Amino acid sequence: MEINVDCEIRELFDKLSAKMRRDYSESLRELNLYVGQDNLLYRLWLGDGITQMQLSEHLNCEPPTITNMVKSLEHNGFIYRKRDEKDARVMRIFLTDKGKELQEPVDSIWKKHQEKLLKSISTDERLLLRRLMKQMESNLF
Amino acid sequence: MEINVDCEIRELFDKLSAKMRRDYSESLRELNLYVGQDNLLYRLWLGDGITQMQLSEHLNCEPPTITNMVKSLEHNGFIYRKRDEKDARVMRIFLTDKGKELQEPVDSIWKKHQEKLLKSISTDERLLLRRLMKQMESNLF
DNA sequence: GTGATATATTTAGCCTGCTAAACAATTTAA
DNA sequence: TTAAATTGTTTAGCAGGCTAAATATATCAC
Repeated sequence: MEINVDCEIRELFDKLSAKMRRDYSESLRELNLYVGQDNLLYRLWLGDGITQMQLSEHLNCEPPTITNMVKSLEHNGFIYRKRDEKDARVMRIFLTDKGKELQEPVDSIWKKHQEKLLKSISTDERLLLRRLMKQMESNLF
Repeated sequence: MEINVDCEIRELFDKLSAKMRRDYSESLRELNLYVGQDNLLYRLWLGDGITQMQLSEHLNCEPPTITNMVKSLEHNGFIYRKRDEKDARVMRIFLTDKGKELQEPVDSIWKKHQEKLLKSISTDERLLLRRLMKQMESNLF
């Protein structure tokens, strides 16, 4: 019986995360963004001019993924790249005006999505949920 | 303060699901499988000979995604496709012996991953977690 | 039976992701 | 100072995932 509960949890988690991704992705399309790109932009809104290596660490993904994302975002005019003057290996990423303007609408979509997701879940439950997820995360080393 | 908790939950969820996927994916590579393919095979282990349309509904993804996955799995010799005799539009998917043999090792990896993830989380907490995730899922319509 | 509509799959072209390997610039060490 | 090692980025090629449009077959209506 216990095993069944666990199975459902993993299944549920996968199902929920896929659904969340799709749902959020759909909203972002209104801004001509793909899911994940908002994350990269978010880092830049905290302060741009950081390197691709730093982005790769912050977003927790591999350098080639950053290369691709940056290429796409640059192509759509949200960011631009500038070679570092001191170290010619390094690319520094900056926001364009168009990229800066996205901060508010993305934030709004994010909050709306959040509200929708957590509707009718109490503060206590949210805190517990957070604790359990942190536990699970640390379980994966 | 409450808003902060919510933000962390969404962030945590994304982070955890990415980590889970990576972790599980890594284990599956030992079997020469990619994450997601186990899901398709799982459906076939329940009974093969179903159509791509049915797979698409069960896996909750679009038909072109199934086309690609099926192509890759066929190429690696885990499944084969057969055109339906009654309806020439339909492709029916069957397991090869090689595909059937994967059931046990995949199941074992899945269970191991499950245990690792839910370590030190009590039955009560698991039940609550399940309830909350079901709630969140239904919140997304 | 022919024409219009519906259904199942594929293709093309994007996206985030990955790994392995190439490439370029900088540091380190002999 | 020159060779070797390290660091940051890119390329190539693969995966799952998507949408829009093409294709092929079936069915339905006249």
